[in-house]
Amino acid sequence: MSNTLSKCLPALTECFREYGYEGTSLARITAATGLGKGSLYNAFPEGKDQMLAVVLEEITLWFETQVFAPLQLADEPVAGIMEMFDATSAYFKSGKRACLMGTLSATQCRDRFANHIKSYFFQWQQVLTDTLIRAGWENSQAKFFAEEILASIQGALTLSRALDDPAIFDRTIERLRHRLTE
Amino acid sequence: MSNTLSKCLPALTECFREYGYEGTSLARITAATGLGKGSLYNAFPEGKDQMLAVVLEEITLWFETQVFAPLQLADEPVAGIMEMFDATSAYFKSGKRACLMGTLSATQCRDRFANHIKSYFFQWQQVLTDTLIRAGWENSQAKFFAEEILASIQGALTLSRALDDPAIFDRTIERLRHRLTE
DNA sequence: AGAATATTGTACCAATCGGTACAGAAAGGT
DNA sequence: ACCTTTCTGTACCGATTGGTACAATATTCT
Repeated sequence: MSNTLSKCLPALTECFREYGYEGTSLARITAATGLGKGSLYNAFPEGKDQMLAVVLEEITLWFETQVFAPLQLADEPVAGIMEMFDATSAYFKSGKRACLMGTLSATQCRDRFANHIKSYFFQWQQVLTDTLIRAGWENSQAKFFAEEILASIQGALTLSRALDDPAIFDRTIERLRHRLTE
Repeated sequence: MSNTLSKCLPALTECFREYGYEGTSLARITAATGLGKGSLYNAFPEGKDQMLAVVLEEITLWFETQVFAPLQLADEPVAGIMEMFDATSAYFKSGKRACLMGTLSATQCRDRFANHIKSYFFQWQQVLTDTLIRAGWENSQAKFFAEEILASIQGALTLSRALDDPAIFDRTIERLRHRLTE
């Protein structure tokens, strides 16, 4: 991956996260990244679509290495899930940062990136289910609790931003932690 | 309210719900509603902003009359909440339909409609909290469980659409129902 | 150094954006 | 019937959209 491309990825990611796909114009991208159109279309010959696609792949990669893998490799499954909550809470900045995958799911352009979105959530649920089973949960119970955890996180992000209250996100994570240990 | 305006509101609502604010162009609105620009700007002199504002007010009004009021007036609080789940599940078509308030919360244009969004979720949590208290829940427990219910619904909507699986939404509602009666 | 390659800024493009102007059609009141 | 008001279709506006062309500049390789 070229240096230019990897350097502009964070700014690009925050652009899409903050403004959505349609709301992120090339003008806004050039302003946020400091790169002209020449550079952008050199790095992303297929344009805006490719930019978002690369961003989504980068996000998935980050979660794979920073969240999913540690979860899977954890010696102590419950402690591993706790670390997952830590990483998740840090990543989403206690609900102040939206989830791009979740944001895209709502609108029409979801279809164009359905594979990225599905893969992200599917992997997360899968590895979380496995870890819950390792922690002693019955198979289908584990699957549904994993589903519940993911939905709670997504909903807490939405509600926190809607009511402009990060405490909602923090309380939700705390409740999930508590249910894991009771 | 004029006849023209009220007749085009459902189509307008689905437009914003499906494509988001930025993704909903006037061309798309004219196609969806069958109204020309002349008619549209006669009904909404302030343009797209006003269209979404009216749509949001209409949604809030619907929930006030169809969900919040019945909840508040229910003789049997638990039964009232069950009916809330029925209405919610029907409204969101088992997760196939996105929540416009939630969708808007994610992106930047949230700021412009923050009052509508906050009012919607705040009212919902408020009336749900009151009903839970009537059902015998301790005050702060009720508030947090109401918060948890709203977040779960929002998250289930997101996850259902992301994974293209309405069963996720249905299971989430079922779990919430169960927690109410145990 | 000098040639080949990769990168970048700028000018430009057609298409579409949200919005306006306005003439004519409907509708309503008298 | 008439006049007034409301409504609507169409042509048009400047601004912005995503994207391209290309010359000029860095960078890399020999």
